[in-house]
Amino acid sequence: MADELKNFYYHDHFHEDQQSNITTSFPFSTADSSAGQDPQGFDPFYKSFNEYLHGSTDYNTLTTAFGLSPSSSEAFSVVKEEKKTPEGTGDLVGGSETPVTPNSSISSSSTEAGADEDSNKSNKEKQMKGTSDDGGESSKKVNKQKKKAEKKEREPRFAFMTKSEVDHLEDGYRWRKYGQKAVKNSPYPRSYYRCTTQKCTVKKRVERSYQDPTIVITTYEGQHNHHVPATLRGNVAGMLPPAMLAPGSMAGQGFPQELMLQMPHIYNYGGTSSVYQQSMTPLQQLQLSADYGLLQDMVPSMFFKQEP
DNA sequence: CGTTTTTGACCAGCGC
DNA sequence: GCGCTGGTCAAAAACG
Repeated sequence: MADELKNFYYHDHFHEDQQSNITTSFPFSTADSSAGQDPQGFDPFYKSFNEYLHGSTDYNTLTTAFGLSPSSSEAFSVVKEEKKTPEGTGDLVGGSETPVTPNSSISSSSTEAGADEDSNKSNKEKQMKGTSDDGGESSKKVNKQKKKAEKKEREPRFAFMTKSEVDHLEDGYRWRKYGQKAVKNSPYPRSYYRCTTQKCTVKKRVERSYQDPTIVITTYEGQHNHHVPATLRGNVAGMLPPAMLAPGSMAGQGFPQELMLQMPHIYNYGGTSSVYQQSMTPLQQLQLSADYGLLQDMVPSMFFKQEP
């Protein structure tokens, strides 16, 4: 059923506005957990994104690639969230009144780069649930102490908003959903995903903005320590520039190559996604390719059919 | 049959 | 201290 739904969404979406409205945003610091700490002060992610945002290479490239004018306010609204939002990312859009322009692609994003030792949430690792049987309590305590001792380093977080009809955007990695929660003040649930690759602890949360249901807020936590699985349906990895696939690169830092992948007309056509293919004529594809000329340079391979 | 999703329950942190 | 909320677990169901 999920697939049907997905297809429906894709289909519907592309018939209605021809994918022109998928937009992704860039990070701003949310300080979800750092409570009052100045993200600029120590946040490596913030820093790097600052570079992006201030017109250094990659950001410009990407921005241009998305067909967005760097100076266009509606294309990339970079928002710095300094307040802690009680509702978490759910407030990214609503509570903070992120400038969402109704009928245009808007996006903002955020990084909460791991405030080193915030007193928050811990780096999980299932210390809860002392397992039914044996000394649940003792293990709990132990875990607690461990928690403190281990200076719960928080994984860097990275949130961005995407205008998309699809909830779970394909990013080349394989994710397993491990939870879903209702978001307060929002009719839309939040889904929790974990990278299925062993020893990769990256997680992501996906939720829809309750103010603008067309906006999907994706929050990554952690960094992939592996490459994009090459065997993924359609071999998405094969369509990405190598620079984005390597751990430690943009992708490795949690930087959304998803961001790129969210532009289905850029990455997902040409044999990777029959759905998209269906809804776009080759001419359209070419036009879009032309529109995102810079990406051509980055991803020449996207012109080749990568079908097995 | 292996993998993923669903979903209710549980736990920890935070605010009052 | 209590209640609320976000995040996670894990059993069962669904799926391929």
